[in-house]
Amino acid sequence: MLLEVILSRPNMLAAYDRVVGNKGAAGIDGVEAADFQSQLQRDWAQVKSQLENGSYQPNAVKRVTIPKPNGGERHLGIPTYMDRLIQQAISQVLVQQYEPTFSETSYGFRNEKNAHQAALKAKEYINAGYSHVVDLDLSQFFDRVNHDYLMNELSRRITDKRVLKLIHKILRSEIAERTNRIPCKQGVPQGGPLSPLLSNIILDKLDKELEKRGLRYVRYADDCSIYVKSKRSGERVMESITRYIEKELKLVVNTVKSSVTRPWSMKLLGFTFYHRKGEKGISVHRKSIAAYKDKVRIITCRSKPYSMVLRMEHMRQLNQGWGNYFKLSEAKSVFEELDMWVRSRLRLCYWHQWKKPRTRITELIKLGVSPNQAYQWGNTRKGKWRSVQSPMLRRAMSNSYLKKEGFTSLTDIVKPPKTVNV
DNA sequence: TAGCCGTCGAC
RNA sequence: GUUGUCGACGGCUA
Repeated sequence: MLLEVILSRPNMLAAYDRVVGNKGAAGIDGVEAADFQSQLQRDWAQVKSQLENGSYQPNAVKRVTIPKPNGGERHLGIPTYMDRLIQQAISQVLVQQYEPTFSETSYGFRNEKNAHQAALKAKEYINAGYSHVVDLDLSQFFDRVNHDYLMNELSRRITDKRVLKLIHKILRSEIAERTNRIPCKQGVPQGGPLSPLLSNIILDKLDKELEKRGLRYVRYADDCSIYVKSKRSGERVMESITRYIEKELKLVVNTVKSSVTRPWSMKLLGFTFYHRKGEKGISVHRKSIAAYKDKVRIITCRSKPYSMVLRMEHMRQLNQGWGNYFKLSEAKSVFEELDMWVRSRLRLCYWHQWKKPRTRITELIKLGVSPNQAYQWGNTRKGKWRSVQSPMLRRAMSNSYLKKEGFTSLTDIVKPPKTVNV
């Protein structure tokens, strides 16, 4: 019954569009987005019948290790395109069933909810006098999910045994490292389309427990903070909730990174809170500001052969992403100071290049700008950066020019660009 | 209003 | 060697 809904044509088509549209890397079988359609045409009839009679076995997931910003490592499990399609199809159906029953103050991976709202909710609690925070950190949450617990939880709401068995097989699918294959005893694959939903299904139990105890909290994926009125009650809550998580949910609380603190010394989704001279408000955490500054430094690095046009395009990209982020900040002085800093760096950059306008003009012409306009843009001394935002120029830049320079997006220049070691 | 594409952020 | 979900913004087309 439920399986038929999952395998219905409109659902599968929607899942296909999503999976291909993501243009993600290939799984263990090496099938890319471009090859996937032909693979599907060849194998889908067989895979579908295997799914229907319960004999389908998911492929192993590809293990990729990426560094975390704070120094640690993060393991990704990349399923094949076929498995991503199946997981996406399951996810689309299960979301409809589960989403309405999730808690109001859970914000991660939820439709029509974002980090913005979570931070505002936290602020609301703090202004209501709940000015001590229990900051819970679950260590390697995705990797430590207990399969038995999760399956048991799923079987309460999903009656179709075939779907349950399929999900169980997806959870247990092997992890392929360079040479060997390891069976998966616990955890959900970080990188599977179904994983975010599964994480919310597990931690929804935590939400319901916190609500039962009448506590104020905000949760974003595995990042959970509880708001209380005193340090004493905070420590009591920390104690009992840690016990609950470890005994009932079979997860591990990172006791080193979890703590009972004040709002102004915590980092919540890139934000923080301040309380100075009776003024309470929300601000951007210094680590986020530092990250922003690092990116600006790279964009405005004068020693790099990096054209002013491209610098401005990257600044625009960066700001459109961070604009919203900073918009919530009520600490105006911090924002203005940062703005001044960026402007001064850009001005320095521009002056450096301004010495040779001719090269700038030819550069613009090479990008496909008409000579008239290139002369106009290239010769202006200041204040003309905004005029570079024409559709034609942007198209020229995002395709040929950026590829020729060796980077395709901002994230590529932040990371060291293509080191070839032999 | 719908669709397509691109970029950024949180986890 | 970089996946996934969600959100936001920008562009284009009818």
